[in-house]
Amino acid sequence: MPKRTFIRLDEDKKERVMRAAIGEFQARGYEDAKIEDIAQNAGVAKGSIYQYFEDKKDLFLYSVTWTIEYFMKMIDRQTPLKDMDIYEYFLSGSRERFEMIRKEPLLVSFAIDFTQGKYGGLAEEISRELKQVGEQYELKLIANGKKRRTIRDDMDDKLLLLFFQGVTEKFTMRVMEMAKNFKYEPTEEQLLEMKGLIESMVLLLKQGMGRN
Amino acid sequence: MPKRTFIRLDEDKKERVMRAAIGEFQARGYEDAKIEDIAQNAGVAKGSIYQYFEDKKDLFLYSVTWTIEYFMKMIDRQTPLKDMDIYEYFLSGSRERFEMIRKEPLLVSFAIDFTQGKYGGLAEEISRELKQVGEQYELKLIANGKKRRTIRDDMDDKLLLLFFQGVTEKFTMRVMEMAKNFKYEPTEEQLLEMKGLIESMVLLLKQGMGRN
Amino acid sequence: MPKRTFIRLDEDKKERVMRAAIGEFQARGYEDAKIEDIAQNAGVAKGSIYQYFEDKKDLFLYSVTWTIEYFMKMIDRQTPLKDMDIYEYFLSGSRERFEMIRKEPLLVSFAIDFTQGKYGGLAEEISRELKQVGEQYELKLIANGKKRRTIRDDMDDKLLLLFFQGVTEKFTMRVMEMAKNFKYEPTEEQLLEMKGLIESMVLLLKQGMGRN
Amino acid sequence: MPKRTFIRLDEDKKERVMRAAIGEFQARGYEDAKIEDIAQNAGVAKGSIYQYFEDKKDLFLYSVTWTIEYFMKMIDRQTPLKDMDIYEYFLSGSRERFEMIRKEPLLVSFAIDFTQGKYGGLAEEISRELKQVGEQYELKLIANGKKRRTIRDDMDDKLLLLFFQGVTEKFTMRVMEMAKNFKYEPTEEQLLEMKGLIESMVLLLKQGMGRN
DNA sequence: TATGAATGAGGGTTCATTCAT
DNA sequence: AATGAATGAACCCTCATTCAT
Repeated sequence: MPKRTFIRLDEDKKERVMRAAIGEFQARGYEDAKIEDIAQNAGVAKGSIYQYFEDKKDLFLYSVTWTIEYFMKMIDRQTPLKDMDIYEYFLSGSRERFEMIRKEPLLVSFAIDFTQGKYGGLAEEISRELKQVGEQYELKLIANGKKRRTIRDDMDDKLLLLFFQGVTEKFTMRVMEMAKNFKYEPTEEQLLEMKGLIESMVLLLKQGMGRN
Repeated sequence: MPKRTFIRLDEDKKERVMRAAIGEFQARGYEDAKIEDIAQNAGVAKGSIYQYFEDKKDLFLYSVTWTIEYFMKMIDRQTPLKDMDIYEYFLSGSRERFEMIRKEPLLVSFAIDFTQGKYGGLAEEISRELKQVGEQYELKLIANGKKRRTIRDDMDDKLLLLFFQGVTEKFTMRVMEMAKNFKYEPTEEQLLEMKGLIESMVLLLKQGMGRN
Repeated sequence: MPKRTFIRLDEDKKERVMRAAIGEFQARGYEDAKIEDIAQNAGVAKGSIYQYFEDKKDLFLYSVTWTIEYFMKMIDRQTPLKDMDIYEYFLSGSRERFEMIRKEPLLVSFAIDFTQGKYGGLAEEISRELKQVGEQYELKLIANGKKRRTIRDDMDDKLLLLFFQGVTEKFTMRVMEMAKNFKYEPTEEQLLEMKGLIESMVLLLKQGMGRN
Repeated sequence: MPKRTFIRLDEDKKERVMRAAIGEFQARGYEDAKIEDIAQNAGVAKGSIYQYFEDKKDLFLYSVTWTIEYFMKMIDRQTPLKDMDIYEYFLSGSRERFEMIRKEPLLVSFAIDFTQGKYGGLAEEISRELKQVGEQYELKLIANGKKRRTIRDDMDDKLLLLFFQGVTEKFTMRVMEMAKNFKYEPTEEQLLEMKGLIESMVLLLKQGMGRN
C-alpha cells in the first residue's frame, strides 16, 4: 500500500528505495532500522519516504510484497513447472536458482527471513500468503507424485509435506550459506559442490518418501 | 555474566527474573522488549534489573545461557543415550520429550528461536555452543548408525546431518504447535496423535538415510 | 497582501480559495490548518497557494481582510442606518440579518471568532479595524439615543457600549446556534422564535440603558 | 488524569509544572506549546513530563482541571454565596475578586480563554462541565430573584440568563484588562475605577432585568 | 502560471540507563 | 540491596516551504 506518489516514481528510484529499505531491515531488524538511513541510502530526503509510504510499517510491509513479487516474476520467467516431477523440481533449473541466489543475496535472505518468521508478527499476514501459495504447489507435486507412483501412498500428504519442507528448507539454507561465500562468479568447482548437495538431497527425498 | 548481586539472589527470585525476561524477549523480540515490563513481571523494581545485569544485552545473553543450562541439565538427567540407535532416539523418551514441551513451552520455543538465528547476530555466539553440543551428539548417532549398518554409508556425514536436522526440526515444530493447544494434561488421544507423528517421521528418516 | 498572481485570478477561483482557507482555519484553528487541505478543497495545487500568498500567515491575514470587506459591502448595501434608533436597529433589518447568518454561517462565525480574539494576537491588528468600525457606529447610535432622550444620560458612553455589546453579542451567538440547526429555509415558526428572542433582547436593552 | 508519579510529587514541584504548562499554553496556544519549554520552565527534564502525564493532551486537560480546582478552592474559602441576591453577588467580595485577578492573572486569563472556547474542541468537555456548574448557580440566583421579586417574572429564565451572562462577561473582561495593567498593588484610584465599573454594571443589570 | 514532488527543521514520544533515597 | 523517579539521546513523523518541470 504505497501512496500514489510512490507508484508514479520512475522505476530506478523505486528500486533504489526498496533495496535501501530491505537492506536496512535485513541489516538491523525492523525496530532498529532507521528511516533516515534508508532515505540516505536511497538518495532521497527523509521526508520523501513519507510521501511514498504511510509510515515505517507500511514501508516494511511493502518491502515484503515487493520481494515476493520480484520472485514471482523470476519464477514466471522460468520454465512452467506445472507437471513437474517432485524430484525433478530441484534438479532442473538448479543453475538458474544458484544464479539468482548469487545475484540477489539480499532479496533471497530477506525472503527466507520473513518466511521463517524472523520479523515476528509483522510480516505474518503477507508471508502466510506466500507460504500457502508455496504449500499449495508442493502439495500438488506430492499428489502428482502419488498418481505417478513415484511417492509412497501409505502416508498422509500433510506428513509428507512436513518431511519435504524440512529437508528442502535445510538444504536451501545450506546452499544460501555457500552462495554468500563466493563474491563474483562461482567457480565450476563450487557449482559442482552445490549440485552435489542438491543431488544428495534429492536422493534422500526419493529414498524417504519414494515408493521403493 | 550477571553481576554478583544476581548470583547471590535466592533461586526463586532468580528464576522469576529469568522467566520474565525470556517471556518478554520471546513475546516482543529483543528491541521491543522493555526492561520495565520484565521487572514488573518478575515482581522487582526496574532499577534492580540493573543491580543484577550490566545492561539489556547482558540480560538477554544470560537468558540464552540460562536456557542452555536448563536443557543441559535435562539432557544429563536422561538415561545415558550413548549407544542409542538414531531411530530409537525419538521413539524411546518420546513421552518425556512431550512432557518437556508441555511443561516448558516458553523455554523450548525460546531455544528453538535463538538456535535458528531468530535473534539475529545477538545470540549467535552463545547459542553456537548449544548447537554444537547437539550436533556433536547427532553426528555421533550417525557414526554409530553407519557402524551398525543401519545408516547408508555412501553419503557424507555432514549431508546426513543436514537431512536429519531438517526432518526432525520440522516435526518438532509441529509437535510444539500441537502441544500449545492442550491446556493441562494432554488426552490419551492427543498423545497417540503425537506418537503417530513421531513414528511417521522415524519411518521417513529410516527410509531416507537408512540402508535398505 | 496577496501577490499579484492572486489578484489577477478570476473571481470564482479567488472565492474558492478564500472560502477553503476560512473553512479550514475555522475548523481546525490556525496552527492545525493544513495548506494542503486548503488547496485540495479549493481545487488547486498546494504550490499554487504559494503563488498567491507569501506564506500561511499571509493567507490567514487576507482571510480576515476578505471577510471584513465582505461585511463592509453588506453593510453598505443596507438602507442608510444613519439616524436609526438604537432599539430599532435590531427590530428593523432582523430578517435580513437572519438571512445573512443562514447564508453565510461560515463567514459570520469566522468574523465573530477573530473579533473576539480567538485567533490570539494573529488577527488582532487587522480585525481591530472591523471592531472599530462597528464600535464607531454603535457609539453613534448611543449618542443619538441620548439626544433623542431614549437612552439614559447619567452614564458614560463607554460603559453603555460595554453593556450594549455584551447583550447583543450573546444574543447573536444564540441566534447563530439556532441558525445552524435549520438546513434550508427556516420555517415560519423558527423565524418567529428568533424574532421573539430579538424582541426580548431589545426589551432588556431598553429597560437597562433606557431612560425610564 | 496525571499518572501516579505526578500525584506523588511534592506540592512545590507539582505547582511548578502546572504553572509552567499553563503559562506555555496561554502564551503560544496548544499546538505551538513545546513540551521542552514547559519542562525547562518547570525545572525538570523533558522526559519527566512523560512520567507525569500520558501525553501533551493529557497535560493540557489537566491544566484545565487544575485551574478549575484552584478556583473552586478559592471560592470555597470565600463567603458562602448560597442565598445571595443576584445584584449583591458582584458588589460583595469585589475587592477579593480584584485581588485574585491581580495575584493570578495567568490562571484567570487561562480560565477565561478555555471557558470561552479559545482552545477549540480540546477543553470543550471539561469546560462544558465548568460552564454548567456556573450556569446552574446563575439560574438559581435568577430563580431566587424572581421569588424575592427583585427580578421581572415576565420573561423566561433562559433569556434572562443570556442577558445576565452577556453583561457580566463583558464587564469581567474589561476588569481583567484593567487589572493586567497595574503591576503591583493597584492604586486606590484604580480600585475606585473598577468599583465604579462594577456598580454601573449592577445598575444596568438591575434596570434591565429588575422589576421596576 | 500550475503542479506536485522534494526537503528538512522541529517537536512529540520512548525507554535504557543513572541516581538519590 | 532495592526502589522508582529523573534524565536525555534517539527516532518517527508532520508539514510549511521550495523547486523542477
